[in-house]
Amino acid sequence: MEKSLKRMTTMNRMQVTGLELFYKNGYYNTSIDDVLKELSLSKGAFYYHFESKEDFFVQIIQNLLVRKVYSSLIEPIEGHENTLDLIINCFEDALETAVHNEMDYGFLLSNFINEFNGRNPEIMQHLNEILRIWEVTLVSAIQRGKFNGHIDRHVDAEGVAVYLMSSYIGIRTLMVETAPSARKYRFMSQLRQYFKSIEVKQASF
Amino acid sequence: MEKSLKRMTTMNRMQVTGLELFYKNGYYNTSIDDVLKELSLSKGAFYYHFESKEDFFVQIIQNLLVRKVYSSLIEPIEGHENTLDLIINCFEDALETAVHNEMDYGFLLSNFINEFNGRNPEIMQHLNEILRIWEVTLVSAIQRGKFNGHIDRHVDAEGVAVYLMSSYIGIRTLMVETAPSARKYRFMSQLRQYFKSIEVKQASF
DNA sequence: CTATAAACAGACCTTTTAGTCGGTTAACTA
DNA sequence: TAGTTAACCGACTAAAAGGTCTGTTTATAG
Repeated sequence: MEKSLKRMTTMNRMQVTGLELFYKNGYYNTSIDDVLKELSLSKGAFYYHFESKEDFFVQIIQNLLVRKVYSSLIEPIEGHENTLDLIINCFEDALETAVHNEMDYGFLLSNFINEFNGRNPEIMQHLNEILRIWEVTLVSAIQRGKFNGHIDRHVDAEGVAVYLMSSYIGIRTLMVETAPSARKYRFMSQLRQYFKSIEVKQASF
Repeated sequence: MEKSLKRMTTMNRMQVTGLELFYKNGYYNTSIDDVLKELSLSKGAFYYHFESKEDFFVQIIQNLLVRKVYSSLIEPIEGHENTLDLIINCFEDALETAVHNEMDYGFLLSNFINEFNGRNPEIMQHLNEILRIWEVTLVSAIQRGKFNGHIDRHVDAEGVAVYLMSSYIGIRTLMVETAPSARKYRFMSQLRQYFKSIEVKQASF
């Protein structure tokens, strides 16, 4: 298993470049040769390591995309502090990264979902699986917040999760090309406003 | 101008079919031949009426896409009743249409934005223009609501608009393939919750 | 009925693409 | 050092794509 270190290195280089280009130009609009050209590699090298373009992409999803989503959207909200603060900070950080990214083409995951939706069920399964994990993470975070007394007990955790995911997916699309920083700021303000309406009211002392 | 009735008929047929297929399969993944095959027409017919594939798509945007967005998202909120009700009903109707659409591939406009983003500035300009009109419409609707006493005067109209657009774009992506009806219901509930937090508080009588 | 132009057919060209395959180089093992 | 296999090269194929061009049909006007 350790014998194929060079193999793993090359495969990883290809996948990293592949993700970059697929993100930038789209899957169907990026050729294998585009990826290989970038790395000064040949067709032979590619098909030695991967079965097909689709297999290549599936491996990119499993190795790179999943991890990106995890580190930016899943893990940051798994703590045990105030749930709403965790989510706010998580979104804030993720959006700030997008603002400072010179080459921002929107939310990786939703971009690919849009591209493969209704066209490639195999790949859609993988992408939906990631969405599902995100949703579950959010739902359980909300429920923790309810138990911890930070969130009103009457709120529908599933509903909040769907609403949060929606707004995040959308703002990432809106932040491309048009005033990302300003839109991020406005978005975050309204998110806070929304959170006020679901947090527990400590009105009477 | 009236002399080319047949011309306009054929061009329209092509555009309608073109939009269907571009929506279904994506622009780069749909060939001119796909469109022509559907209509039993030939290459000659196509290039007699349109200069190029890109020109074809631009005309589709201007003739069909703009109107769809107008009729579903712009005009319904241009009335003078309670703004928040108008928006709720507008979103409700638009999402309900999506639920009942057998072939739903997400929000037309945002799908295309995702596809052309960073790849075709010319087309992106047209798409962003539509987004801008939507945003302006929402902003002025919010402001009407503030004047009419339905919405709290302190809310940031621009912020609300961005937040609404975000959530709508996102929910349309989420409603594809996974429990559209349930997600729509949850989304609308949370939207109402959010609206409660920005409508004017008539607490003291 | 005829001349003329609009509307369309379809073979063809060029480029691009995913994928194949026989051969070459590099690395490791005995 | 010889042999073996992993890693890679690059010419090739077949299909698909956007676009061109010549020719034919259909409608309209005089």
